[in-house]
Amino acid sequence: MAKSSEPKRKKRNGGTTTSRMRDVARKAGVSVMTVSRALNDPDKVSKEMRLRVRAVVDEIGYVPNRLARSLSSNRSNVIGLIVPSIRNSLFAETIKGISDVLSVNGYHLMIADSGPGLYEEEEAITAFVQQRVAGLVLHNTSHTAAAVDMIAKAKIPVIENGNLTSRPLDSVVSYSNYEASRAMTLHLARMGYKQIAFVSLVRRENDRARERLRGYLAALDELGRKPDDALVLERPSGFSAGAEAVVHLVETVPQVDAIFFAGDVLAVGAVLECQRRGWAVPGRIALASFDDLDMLRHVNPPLTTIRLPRYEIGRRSAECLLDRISGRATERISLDLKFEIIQRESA
Amino acid sequence: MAKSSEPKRKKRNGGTTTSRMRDVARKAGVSVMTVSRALNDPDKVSKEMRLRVRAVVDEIGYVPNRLARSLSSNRSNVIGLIVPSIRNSLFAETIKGISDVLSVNGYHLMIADSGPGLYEEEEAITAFVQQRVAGLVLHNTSHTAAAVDMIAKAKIPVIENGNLTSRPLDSVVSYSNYEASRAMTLHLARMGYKQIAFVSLVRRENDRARERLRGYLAALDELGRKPDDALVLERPSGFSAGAEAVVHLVETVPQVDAIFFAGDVLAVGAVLECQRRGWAVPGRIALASFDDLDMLRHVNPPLTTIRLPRYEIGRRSAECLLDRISGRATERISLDLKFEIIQRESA
DNA sequence: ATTTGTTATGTTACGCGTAACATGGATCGC
DNA sequence: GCGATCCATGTTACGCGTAACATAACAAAT
Repeated sequence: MAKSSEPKRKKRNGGTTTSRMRDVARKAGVSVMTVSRALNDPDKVSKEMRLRVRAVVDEIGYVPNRLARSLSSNRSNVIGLIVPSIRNSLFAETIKGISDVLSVNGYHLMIADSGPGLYEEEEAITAFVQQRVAGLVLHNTSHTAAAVDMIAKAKIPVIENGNLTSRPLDSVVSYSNYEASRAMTLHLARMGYKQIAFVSLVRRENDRARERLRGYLAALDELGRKPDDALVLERPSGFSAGAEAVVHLVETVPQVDAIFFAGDVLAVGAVLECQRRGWAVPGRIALASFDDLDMLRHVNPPLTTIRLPRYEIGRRSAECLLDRISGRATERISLDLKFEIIQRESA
Repeated sequence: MAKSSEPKRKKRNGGTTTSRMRDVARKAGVSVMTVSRALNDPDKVSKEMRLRVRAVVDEIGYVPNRLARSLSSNRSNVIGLIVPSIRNSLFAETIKGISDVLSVNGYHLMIADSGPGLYEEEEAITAFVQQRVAGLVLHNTSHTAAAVDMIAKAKIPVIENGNLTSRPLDSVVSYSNYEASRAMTLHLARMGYKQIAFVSLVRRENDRARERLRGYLAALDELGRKPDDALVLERPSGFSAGAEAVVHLVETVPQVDAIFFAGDVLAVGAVLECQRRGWAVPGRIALASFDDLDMLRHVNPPLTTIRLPRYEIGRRSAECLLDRISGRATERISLDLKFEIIQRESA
């Protein structure tokens, strides 16, 4: 029989309050510890006790406080994800992959949109460390020094998944942007295209975009071709930018016979523009894309592209993170989920 | 001078540990309360104290523990969002809107993908209540009884934003799916189309889809036209479904002269299919869509559609939620952000 | 000089749980 | 029959902060 010198609660805004584990304990006539065990570690209490506690929980509608649990046990069930742009539909698959794994395991996902900047990413990381997330998934593979420090000090497991970087912060689950870009360039060359243009995304603060350009240039080099500045553009993501780029290239460099768009939806914008102008694809100009967006298969002609295992990246990232968190795995890993060239009619 | 009968820490896994406010306090030779104030309420401490504390914080790399803060102050800085499908790009804008507002205000976003089911939504809500989120944003406007109870008991402010429901749980920030659908149907009729087909999304457990169908039927009624079962289809979201639907309608109901696709990307799939088949749009068949996806403007011909204020819905939802949380606003609101019919060439 | 504030800081008591250890009784071995 | 074990439950001491109240020091008011 506990003495239960009930502490009066602190402040608490208004009238009724959420019920606490203590309320359940009192009502069931047991200690809070027993309630805690009945809910979280049912094997440690007798069957009738389990039922008694459960009954009270249902009766008063007790909802356990995870914040308190996390604080006390020094273990959180939240994973933080930072993406450069939540608007970009390409992240949706990865998020879904992460989310699916987490929810089965009782974890939750917190998402921050950092924008393209490294400093903003640092701010998002700070926020997550403050929330004491159990793990982090970052899309970027370059970070501010302060961010790196903070993560190291907090000893939070991290998965990077935007690029198969050779110097990961911790573990990496991704594919090689360099290799994918190189492979597509070689593929186009093998198909007989002689003047392959490359439309990059904005490379500033975007290591993925830089890697893709590097892959393209490496391929040209292997082919014994000289890179031509006029054949390399840099454009922001978007349909309009793609449309504008194809027009620009065809009109200023007439000998161009293929364009490899190394980023989102640019190629779709381009193919639609060709359609409008009556330019045959691939007759006049061949087009290739870098992504596995559903849309690419449906435009006319369907676009040759690189399929990236986005869902799988999310899934494996989350699994890997949970393994690290639970201690099932202690080693850093570098997981290459590869890519696949999808040959369609546009090139 | 505090006596500081230092408690030995509980368990804590391994060697080094994250630093605590107490460590900062000791090093600065002050009480933890002073540190807390220096960090969270700088005006309450002297300038030199502020600097001294800040210096120690930087020196030892102290990162405040938000979990502890939330637990102690009984106030969380996390908002929960539940969407039926994170994959659906239409949520991206809304998420961005929410996220933008939250981050300026020091709040964070936790996202759950509930899938289409109501029970899954309830589970997500439970999880969020357990995390003691400060507020909730739900896309669904119908919920299980248990979910409604739980939210009421927890007294968490909620914004629903998938439809301007007349019986909101709490507040609602949205547009009327019914009115939008009705308006487009009337618009098509005004343009002279006589046989307007309607392609719905799957209506089961989707009140938005049901409202849209209701709007279509209401418009027909106003026009004195009889609904024709052959002109109403139900399809899952996707390009292929749209393509299939247009073919099905044109081939089985030859007199159809317009199709209103009341859901995502269906219309895009349809217009691309028409292109492939050489069906003139709108000559043979007019097409209209329900959404403001960027893509719709770029296909050939550009699609007539309904622009929905998705970003704005996110922004206003978050603002409204923060107002409620901070106590700046106490009343439930119902905010209609309207919609706009965008007349393009497809109808 | 005494009262009354004001400002800067400290002290105490929680928030709501869990880890670690303690305890009382039933069970087991020989 | 008696210590060793096990099982179910209780007790205590935190996790890491903040609210509320207390106090010291010094300024302003009467």
